[in-house]
Amino acid sequence: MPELPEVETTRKGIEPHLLQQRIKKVIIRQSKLRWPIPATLKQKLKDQIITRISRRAKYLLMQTPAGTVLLHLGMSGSLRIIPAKTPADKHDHVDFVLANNQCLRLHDPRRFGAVLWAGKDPNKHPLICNLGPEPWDNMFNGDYLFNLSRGRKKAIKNFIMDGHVVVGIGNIYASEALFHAGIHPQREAGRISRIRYQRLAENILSILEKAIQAGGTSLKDFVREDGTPGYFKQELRVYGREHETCYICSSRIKRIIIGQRSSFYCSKCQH
DNA sequence: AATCGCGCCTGACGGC
DNA sequence: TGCCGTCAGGCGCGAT
Repeated sequence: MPELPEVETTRKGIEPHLLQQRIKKVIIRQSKLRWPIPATLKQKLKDQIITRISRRAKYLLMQTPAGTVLLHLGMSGSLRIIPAKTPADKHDHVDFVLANNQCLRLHDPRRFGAVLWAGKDPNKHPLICNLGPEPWDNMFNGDYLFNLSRGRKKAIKNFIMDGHVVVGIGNIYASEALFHAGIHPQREAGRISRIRYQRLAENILSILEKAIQAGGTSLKDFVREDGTPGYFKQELRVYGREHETCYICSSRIKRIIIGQRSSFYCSKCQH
């Protein structure tokens, strides 16, 4: 599910419930996620105070004096804040039970998510240390994309979904940003002009910002920390709209497979 | 170095 | 009704 806007929506939602709270215990019902949940996690977190909830790429970082928990929501994960006594549903894999008897609960049907221990400097963790810039980083702009893409032959859609290039853009927002920028998703990354990359960088920022403002996109699994969906689905211009009409030119939206993923575009508006 | 395809999982849906 | 194939928002990994 979750791309950057959904992860950031989750971060903002859970943060006020967690800051300065003490973790009473951790309940692990299913440890087989993308990687096994470390057996030492329970003892490391017991009685720790949560000091910060931040985000790097699509990872949520829950910081305590003893170290940091890395949370990833994979394709179908969500985090809820609920009373600790709430009975667990199917796929409710982990509870972080707080001393105030509230609970941070991870629900993830497909189990592509992760709960890992990152120590005191999560930026040194192997899953984090080689990532590209955040979209809001000063270095991320059209010139950055243009320079990095020279000589690259892969499709622009795969290029902007590559976490070593820029983090946070998944399958939905890649299609959407390319539509707004007027770029065909299959165009070679190395054959796009500087001016078009400037427009693309601007559109990536604005689409992510608007999606965060709307509380993310809920297609199937995503819910916010209070269980409510995000409202960006109604703003989608091409994603999931195969055979429907383009909002700009009224021609039919097309779907093609790029890198084994569905990609949506308007063949008249995007080149 | 860059690129491609696989596979981890469950669940929903359409066709027969 | 049941079975089977396909598809779904991520992403690291091994092969080329």
